[in-house]
Amino acid sequence: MNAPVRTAPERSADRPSDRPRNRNARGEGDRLRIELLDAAAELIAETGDVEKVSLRAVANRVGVSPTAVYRHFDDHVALLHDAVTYCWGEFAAALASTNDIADPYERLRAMGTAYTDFAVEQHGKYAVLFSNTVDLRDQRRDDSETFGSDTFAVLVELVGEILSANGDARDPYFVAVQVHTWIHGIVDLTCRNPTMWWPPVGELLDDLLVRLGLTPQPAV
Amino acid sequence: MNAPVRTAPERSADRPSDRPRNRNARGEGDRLRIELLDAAAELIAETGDVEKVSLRAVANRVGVSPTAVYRHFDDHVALLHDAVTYCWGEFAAALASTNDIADPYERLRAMGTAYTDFAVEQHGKYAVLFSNTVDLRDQRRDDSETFGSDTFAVLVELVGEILSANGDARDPYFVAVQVHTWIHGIVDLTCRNPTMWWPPVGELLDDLLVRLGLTPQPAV
DNA sequence: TGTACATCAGTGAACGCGCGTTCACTGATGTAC
DNA sequence: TGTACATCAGTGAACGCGCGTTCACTGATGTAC
Repeated sequence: MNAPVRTAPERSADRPSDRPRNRNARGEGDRLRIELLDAAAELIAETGDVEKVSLRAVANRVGVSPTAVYRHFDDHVALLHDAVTYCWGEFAAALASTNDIADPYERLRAMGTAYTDFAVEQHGKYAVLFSNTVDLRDQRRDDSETFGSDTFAVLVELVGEILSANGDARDPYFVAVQVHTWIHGIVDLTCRNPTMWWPPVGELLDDLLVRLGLTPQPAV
Repeated sequence: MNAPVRTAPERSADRPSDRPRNRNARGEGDRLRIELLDAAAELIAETGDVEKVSLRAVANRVGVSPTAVYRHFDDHVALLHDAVTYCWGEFAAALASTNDIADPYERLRAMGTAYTDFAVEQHGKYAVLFSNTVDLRDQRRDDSETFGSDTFAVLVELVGEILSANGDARDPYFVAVQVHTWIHGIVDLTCRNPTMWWPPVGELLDDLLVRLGLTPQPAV
């Protein structure tokens, strides 16, 4: 005879999580700051929307009371702002892993793969990078905006390199916009509509470079 | 001497709005249903995220108590589900306005403009169409999914028509995916990052069709 | 070596808010006799 | 033509929840004397 099935009670976002947590020692309180940013990034990855990440949920994920957050961040918005910047750092690092490839054609292709891999595997984090919601924007001169334009500047330069190698007179900025919009569309649509059938991302990426004339061109 | 400035009090989502509202007469209660869907679509357009549209906010926008919603929809999710379908209807209608253009090249170009116009002008509604969030999905056989594939099927057919006219052997489905992902990337990125400088959407659209070989080709 | 004290890293209770949902109700209007 | 009644289109109060934020506090740990 079975006892009636009892579903585990949903844990409220306020109850402390199971994670064991030892209070940080005297000079090491800043460790909590990193733990909070990690937890916030996790929750961003899960929800894909920074506005759905509550301060209490972040605190709970770390195993700390909501009030403890205020020791490290001014308020909820400041926490989210820093968490988004944190995600930008991860994304930029993923792209920078291709920095040591000398051949520009190979490097662009590798950057494309690094981009789509990050966007697909960590789609929540990726989605947050290019969604300027929240009043995160008007916090004084924004880190994440800097991150964004720096990353794009790298792409413009790389595209420029390839265009001159190909003797192609097109504007590198315009072509870089084409590369970025297309790649973004590919990862965004495929991730949002997984039920539809999509060609493999790698195949789309290959043809993207061909169509945009960013592969080695035969000498004329 | 000026009296101290008083900001107008924020209206709570629960207080009835100013809109005058006469109770519907005996057989005409269904009018409220349409009004609720209209209001929900408005709120979707404003927030760009269906999960941020609360039942109470919709009711308030119409000038009705939250409980009145339950006369027409099972619950909050059912309301949102129908509201998204409603938005799909508007989008499909915008695209269908190009149906009577005979020349396939012109028609594809016009569809592109209709697509980007809708996506830019009604970005909130557009954003919701391709974001399969909420448990809206697993409501029995989904209207909005049908809407989506029907719309895409039209694109595949049109692309196929152009490819054969051009004597081009590529797979129409693959090329249609390329068209859609790229256009989506263009409108999504430009709308999300309005602070960055972007080339005009029309220009991007023109070159997209050239790059994808969907313009009239010179006979070989 | 012992002890008072300041600092640090947090906790716990409480607040007012908007939320989805329920329940019992109200009051106008069409219909049956 | 008059009246009782069913139906319709809603309202209003209440519930429990998670939220951001505040306030007063606690208890361990390093430091000064």
